[in-house]
Amino acid sequence: MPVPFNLAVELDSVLKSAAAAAGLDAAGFAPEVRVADPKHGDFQANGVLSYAKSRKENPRAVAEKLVAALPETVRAQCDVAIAGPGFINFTLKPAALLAWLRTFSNREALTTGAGAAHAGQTWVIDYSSPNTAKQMHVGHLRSAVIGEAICRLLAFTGARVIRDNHLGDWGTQFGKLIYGFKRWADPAALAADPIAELERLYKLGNNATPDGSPELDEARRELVALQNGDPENVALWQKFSEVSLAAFQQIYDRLGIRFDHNLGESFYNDKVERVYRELTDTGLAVESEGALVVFHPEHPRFKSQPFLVRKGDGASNYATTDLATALYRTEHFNADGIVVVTDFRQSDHFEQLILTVKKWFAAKNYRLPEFHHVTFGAVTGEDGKALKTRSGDVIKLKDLLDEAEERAFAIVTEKNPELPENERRDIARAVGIGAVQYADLSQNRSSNYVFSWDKMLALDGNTAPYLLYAVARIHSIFRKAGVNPADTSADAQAAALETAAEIALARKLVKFPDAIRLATESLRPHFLCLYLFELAGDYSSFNNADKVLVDDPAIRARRLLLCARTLLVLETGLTLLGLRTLTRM
RNA sequence: GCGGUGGUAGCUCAGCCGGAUAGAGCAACGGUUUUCUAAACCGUCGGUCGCGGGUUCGAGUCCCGCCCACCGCGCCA
Repeated sequence: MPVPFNLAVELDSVLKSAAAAAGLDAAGFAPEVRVADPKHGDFQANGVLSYAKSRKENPRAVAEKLVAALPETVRAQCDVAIAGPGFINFTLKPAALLAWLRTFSNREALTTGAGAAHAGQTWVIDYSSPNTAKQMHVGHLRSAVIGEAICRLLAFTGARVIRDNHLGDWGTQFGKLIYGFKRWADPAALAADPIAELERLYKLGNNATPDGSPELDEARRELVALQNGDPENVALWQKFSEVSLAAFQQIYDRLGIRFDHNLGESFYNDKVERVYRELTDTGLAVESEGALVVFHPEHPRFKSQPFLVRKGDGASNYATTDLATALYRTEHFNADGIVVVTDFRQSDHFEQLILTVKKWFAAKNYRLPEFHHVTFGAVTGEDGKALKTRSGDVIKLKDLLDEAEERAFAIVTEKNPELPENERRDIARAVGIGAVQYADLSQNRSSNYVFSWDKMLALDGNTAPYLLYAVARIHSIFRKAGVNPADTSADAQAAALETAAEIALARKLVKFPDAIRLATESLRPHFLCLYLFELAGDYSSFNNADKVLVDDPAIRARRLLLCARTLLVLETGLTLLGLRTLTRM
């Protein structure tokens, strides 16, 4: 019998069969297998409690019947015990742990095992999505980091992932920018740092066009000219987009991000008429105070708080383009799932959007993809307020990443002064950027998080340096042994796991699939972070308790096997989070 | 006013459909290295899970009320 990837899922289905064999009402029985507290076992089934309760039976008696009906193959692999009011605990035997570790021996095997979850599905992920002609700042960090991790998790679990950067590249601000550009553009500054110059020109344009002024009318005429296809303004707008994307890509390169599409708001310009028409035809949208709006009468708030899909002046807004975008992703990409990653302040908007899409698609008989708004809290300084520079300015993302690398470089230089500078620079890039990414990902994304250089760069605790250090130490052992960690040819010599630290590590390793499942189902990468942190802790304990490179070939082989799999899982997991791992630090 | 998110150890946070004696890290205190990276490991101390009710075999988790913080709520995105 092949070794299953996710043992919890396997036990769940085994218990369902056992329920039928034991004469239980199998259709009404959910085993509820989950990862157990290690002191009780590896996995625990709690389902008999609610089953027995609803049928007024004795839960322990039900559990005993169920356990008696378990196939011999399960008993061969696990110790099974009934505990407390009727929990069923499964503790894997060392031989079963070893069998799993031998089976899932490389990235391909893990990918194949995990790939069943979203096999054959297409998911469109909308993240980062900055405004063109503006620099990315600290507020753009979380969407990019969380979005990329979600992309990688979905791809790992079998989905075809389409990364779409939904740029803010349209709207009234371009009239003011063109107005400023035509008057004050500095060619030298434009060549040196185009985005900074565009930002300066926008500010000049904005300041020069106060409400009610003839200058504002002029800026509006520039916008109308752009929208009507005036060649000069269109060329300028295209230039703004090009230099913006080039600048964004410099940030994305450092974060390991590469988009498949940059379909910004402008792309949907010619697609909004259909939205108006279909929402009106289906009766979903109505005129209100001169605008076209959608109410949701069944909703406590949106029955009176409108979703405004066309402004009173006839222009579209972001609700319109977001509706057009949802349709395009469904029809053109054939999406099974759509994920939009933005901060929590847009929750109302996306709740209204999703409600509207559901009704609209149902009325038109369009296939409805899963639609998730992945929200995240604010990044704050240690005072709990929005993160700013000392002078109170917005922190540019480029400066933040630079500082991360500089701080990491100082630490590497202090710890390992003998390494050549270019290697210390390379380590500092991986550790510094990784620290920023990991700090963002390791916390439940719903809450705000406090940005602290000292905490994210610490070598203790749930941090990127701690995990990267564990990886580097394992590589160090293989260097000393003169063995390639990917080489599995000596695995057969591995004796059964024996010491407490070996077994604890192996028991943690086999739970990787559950961490992937949790993180992916909930679109919350922190579940994977927590798992990797615990795994690194178990590895460090093992590393401290048991010497790997001992003379006894059987012991050496099994410990090298454990090291190799720990390395595999840590590197796979960190890669899924978007981090780059190191062989030395 | 309506709604969203949060409130768990001194600090920063986990706690997956309700499950066993609520867990980590930091800080504090005490240990461990002739050793594969001590950037490590082990231990001790630390809790009225915001407050009050309720549901039940069982509540940090679900329901009701209240308090506090942040955020959103008609033509910005």
